[in-house]
Amino acid sequence: MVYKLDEQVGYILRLASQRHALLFNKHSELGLTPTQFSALVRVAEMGSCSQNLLGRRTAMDVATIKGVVTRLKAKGFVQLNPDPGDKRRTMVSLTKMGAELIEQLHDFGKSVTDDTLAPLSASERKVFLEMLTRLT
Amino acid sequence: MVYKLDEQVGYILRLASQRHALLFNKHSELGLTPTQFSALVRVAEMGSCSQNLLGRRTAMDVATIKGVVTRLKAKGFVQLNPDPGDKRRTMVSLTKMGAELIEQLHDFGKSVTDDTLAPLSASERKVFLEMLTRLT
DNA sequence: GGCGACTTATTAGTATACAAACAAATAACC
DNA sequence: GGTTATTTGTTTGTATACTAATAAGTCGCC
Repeated sequence: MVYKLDEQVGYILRLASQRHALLFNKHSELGLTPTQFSALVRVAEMGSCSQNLLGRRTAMDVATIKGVVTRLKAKGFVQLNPDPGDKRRTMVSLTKMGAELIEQLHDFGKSVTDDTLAPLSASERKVFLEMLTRLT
Repeated sequence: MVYKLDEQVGYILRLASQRHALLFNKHSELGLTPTQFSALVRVAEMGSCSQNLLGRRTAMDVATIKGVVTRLKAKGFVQLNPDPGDKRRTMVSLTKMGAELIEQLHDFGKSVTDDTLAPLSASERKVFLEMLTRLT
């Protein structure tokens, strides 16, 4: 059987990710990247947590999460504080401005998910997401 | 309904891509990244073609494909030549070394695809790839 | 109580990925 | 034939993403 690049799951995954990023950026007046969005939503879920733990909970290594947190801080959405009980840790938490944004972020995220899955019917989406989740 | 990051298609796509990259790198004695692999396989499919066209056919913008081609050339898998009929173009083609590698690349690609899709049955794989393709 | 193992964070280096701006060459079109 | 538009390639800047090395703090355990 001939090898066709266009039928390989890795290649198609890359294309689908690209389309998702495009849809995300399309109607993003928030000035957040998909990665920053994930980290910010996760901070809201977890409350205050260490930078490295936030990275683990968003599947970013220590170098990546550092940059993401730096940029979220620069935009005023999160703040950094030392952990009184552990001098190694930098605790990340939402600023007031970040907290006020969360509901809007959720709505935004839902619409991006909806746009991305538009080519699939409701029942297909369920099956697809279940299978995709198994590939993580 | 509450917004759950872990159920959003964009986030799960990122996780699945990460796992695929991990599997790709795991048994890669070729020293190629997934992106370089895609470009190299595509060059083999297309024969000689311009750098920008190669980028379009592998879903990479002009800046990205330039870096990829540069690194493939440094590794000795492709060569660059001016197009006699169009002074703007840089034509990319396989070197002898690159051509000798292609069959091995195909086998390698198949096994990575297989590993990535391992959590799905044969019939599920078919359905999944069809749906994923629709999201590109 | 102290030593080795682990955790946390930073930094440097490499590789995608995309936008924007630019120069040179070619194509389109009147 | 000449002007405009398009295509090709390069460069710069920003943002993931991962590896590896390093330093500092904490924990496990005897």
